[in-house]
Amino acid sequence: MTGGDLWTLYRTGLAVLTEGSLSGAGRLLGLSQPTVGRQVEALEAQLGRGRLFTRSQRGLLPTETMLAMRPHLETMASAAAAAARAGSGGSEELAGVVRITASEIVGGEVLPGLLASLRSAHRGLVFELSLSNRTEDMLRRDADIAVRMVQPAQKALVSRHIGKVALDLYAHESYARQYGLPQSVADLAGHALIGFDRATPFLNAAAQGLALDRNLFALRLDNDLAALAAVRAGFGIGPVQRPIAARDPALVKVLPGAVAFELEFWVVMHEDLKRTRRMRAVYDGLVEGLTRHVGQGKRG
Amino acid sequence: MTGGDLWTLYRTGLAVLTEGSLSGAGRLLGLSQPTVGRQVEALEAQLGRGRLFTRSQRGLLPTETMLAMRPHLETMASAAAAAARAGSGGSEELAGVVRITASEIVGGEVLPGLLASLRSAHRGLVFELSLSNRTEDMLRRDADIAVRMVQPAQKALVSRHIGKVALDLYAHESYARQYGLPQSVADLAGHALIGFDRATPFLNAAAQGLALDRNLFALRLDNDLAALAAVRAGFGIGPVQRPIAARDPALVKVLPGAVAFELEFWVVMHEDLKRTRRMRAVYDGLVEGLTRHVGQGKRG
DNA sequence: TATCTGCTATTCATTCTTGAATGACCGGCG
DNA sequence: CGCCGGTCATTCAAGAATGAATAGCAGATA
Repeated sequence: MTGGDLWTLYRTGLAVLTEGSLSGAGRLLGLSQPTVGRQVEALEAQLGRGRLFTRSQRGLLPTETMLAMRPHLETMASAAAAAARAGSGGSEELAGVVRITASEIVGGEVLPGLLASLRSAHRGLVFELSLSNRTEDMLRRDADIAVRMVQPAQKALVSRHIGKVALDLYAHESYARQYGLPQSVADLAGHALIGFDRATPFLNAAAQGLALDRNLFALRLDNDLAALAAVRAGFGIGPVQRPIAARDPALVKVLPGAVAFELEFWVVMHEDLKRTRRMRAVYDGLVEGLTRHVGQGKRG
Repeated sequence: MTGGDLWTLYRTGLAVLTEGSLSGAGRLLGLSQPTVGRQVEALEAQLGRGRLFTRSQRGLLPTETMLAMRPHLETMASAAAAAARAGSGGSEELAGVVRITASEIVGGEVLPGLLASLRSAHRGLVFELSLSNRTEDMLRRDADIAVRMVQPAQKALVSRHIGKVALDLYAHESYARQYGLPQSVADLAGHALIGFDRATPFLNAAAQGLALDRNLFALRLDNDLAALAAVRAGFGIGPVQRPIAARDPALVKVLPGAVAFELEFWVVMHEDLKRTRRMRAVYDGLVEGLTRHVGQGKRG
């Protein structure tokens, strides 16, 4: 009978829940299948509410009780990962892992340069990037620092408003040569528009300034970086952040001034991390670098 | 060398941090002191950043790195406790532990009656009460349900606005007989006022309606229930929530209408718990009972 | 100064957990 | 139909973590 160490049992319970089988959880945790099985039994015994999983030959299906525990166990896992990052580097030295979440565009186009210079200044820094357009839960510590498009509501977070970045429609000059450029918003209907498959901050912002029908787009992507690549490749016309477009002289602005939407930029960090030197350094570096980046859009 | 189960090591690390010694942590966890010592060593080895504690003959002092990990480990602990509560009762049955946080006054004067009727309806319910005036962190799952005086800002929480409760000054009739009652706000200076030692929601609210000097009070308490008891015992004049005063005919209102401040009532629960039946039942029960309670103040 | 209490570090026998191997079961596929 | 890949359950030997006991140290107390 496995003893009273509930935290271990929670960890394997969560692994079984996410993997769906004892064997899978074992592979994930580096344990054997019998061990995982015993620990699940032990967890069930500890809680005393009967089975947490319904066993089948094709895996384990969670019971209602287990599902009720799930969010808490996920919180534990996030906190454990955060603790590992916090402990991986001394808080004195400027070394260790920093996990950053940002949108795909920012992570692919803006951050690499910034992080490179941060790392050249502080060799011990190691970065993890989590790129997605949904805003991850900073309070659950899925990331240490976030670059956001919306102001954070929670007050356990320290945040810095960087500024606004304008989005304009751009096309590659090769496209412009071949097809010409629209002269009015109505002209857009005859062109190859590149848009987004599902709701994104871009689309939300765009919908305010312009009545954009999803069916208008000749290419719909759920990947912002690929969409940007499509614009650069001359496929068609799509929205690009002005500072990013400014770096590529082959990109020409389409209908300048006719469509204008803006994105806010925020850098967000959990209050607890303020005193950890490397977190602070990265935070400050991001604030400075993004401020510079946003500024480049002004004259672009 | 203790193996790779980090979660266990985190748990004992946190215990050592809070207890300040290996022996103390051992007592807390039900482990022996050598075991705790070995696990701390193992944790230090895993993180690879040198010692997490500076050993001394009088205990272990956390190092900066350990302090950086602390908030994450506490989050883990809170989540573990929440998971235990979630798993302690099936989510189907109306049984299991529900942890509620509220102010001292609400917990001492209002909740007992409400919880009693809830429990008579559902025998399997077990309640934990955490009474304090600081608002605990619901996002860290220190409690399942909170009765609050302020609107929650986080959107991961479901909340229900109950209404306002008026605070008035009251005195026991025995006090009134002996000393008489003030006829004006200026008269208050000559009376025995019961107030609060440190800033509380009451004092904050009071400070807005009336210029109250802390030095005016003849009895300062950091315990709201004791303050209420002092009013009931005839020590002097103090603020009492109207619905609570209404239940005791021996309490007489002082300077009716002259001083009037109000408290908001909110019931708050984490989004994740919405579908757990017993949480939902307690939440609904609290909403209903508190609404009734607040209503009693209206005609009081 | 001597004593007492609390702490950490170390040792060693014990206990407990673990993993490899095996058997059994189910579903998909040739 | 029979085989294969996947799963869980069970057994048993090996290994690892554990606890009791001991020694040593520092500070408080008389």
